[in-house]
Amino acid sequence: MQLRMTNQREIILRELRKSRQHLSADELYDRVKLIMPRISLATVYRNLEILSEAGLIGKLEISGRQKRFDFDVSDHDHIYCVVCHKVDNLIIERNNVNVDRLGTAAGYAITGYRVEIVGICPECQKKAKDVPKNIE
Amino acid sequence: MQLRMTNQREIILRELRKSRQHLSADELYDRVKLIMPRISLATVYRNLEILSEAGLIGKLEISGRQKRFDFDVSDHDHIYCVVCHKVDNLIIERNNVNVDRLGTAAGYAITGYRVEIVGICPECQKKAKDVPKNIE
DNA sequence: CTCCGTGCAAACGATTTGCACTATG
DNA sequence: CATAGTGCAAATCGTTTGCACGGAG
Repeated sequence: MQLRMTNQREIILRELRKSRQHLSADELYDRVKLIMPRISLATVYRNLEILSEAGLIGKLEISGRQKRFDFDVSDHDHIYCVVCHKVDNLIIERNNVNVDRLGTAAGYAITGYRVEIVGICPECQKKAKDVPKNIE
Repeated sequence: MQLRMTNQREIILRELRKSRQHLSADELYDRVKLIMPRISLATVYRNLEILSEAGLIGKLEISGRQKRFDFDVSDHDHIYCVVCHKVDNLIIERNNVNVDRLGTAAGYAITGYRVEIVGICPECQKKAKDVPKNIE
């Protein structure tokens, strides 16, 4: 199964890279539609899947939420904001995490691990100050 | 808002504990239905939410998948099988993970982190041997 | 007797799929 | 010109919600 570089695939890839953000399928769809108004959301989904399998983009599966896609394929971790759900990059010193020790438990063959850092982004911290604490 | 201990809530809690597994809402629904056939899936969802808020059970949000609920509220981590999606317990030596170092990046206020270990469970390793490698 | 909780069905958000058509290599 | 990719609509999956009724405290 060979990959064809269609117009829509090219634009999807270009717009994700241009954004320099971790967009969800529908956020990217909105951007791509401005350039190619007749594109379908299904095409965006299909291409994001294909592009991430091909290793051209990264796929982020944050617990319990919508998937997001990463323009940056290099090795790094992410932090996400519990308030606005934005995702940012984070460089973890991986030698702080001793994977081998985790290893043998329960007879599993460990194939990988993800560290998911959760926090509140600068913008949301600022907003939280403005609106004292009637949140919830 | 006080909690009432209804029959359905009691059975849901009991069956989850009895299972000693990390069940999803619909898996638990199937079990509870055997005892109380007219119970609705919505009731199971509502109660699992309430019980986990009350701290009587744990809620696991594994990346991109269905939520699972934990009979064991004590502090521990999880490992999940990429093949069958089963979840098992794992005790991580948390001092292997240096949270403070992760800290300041990007101006986020860090509220927590999850370590998600991914692997293949013993059963699936065994199956993989039997069916050589025509998978995919 | 007050409301929290229930069952049911419908609504929901994210994602996937079947189909006939289009266009890349 | 074969067949990967597209647009569209409908389907699916996990979960939530509105509503009228039922039962715990």
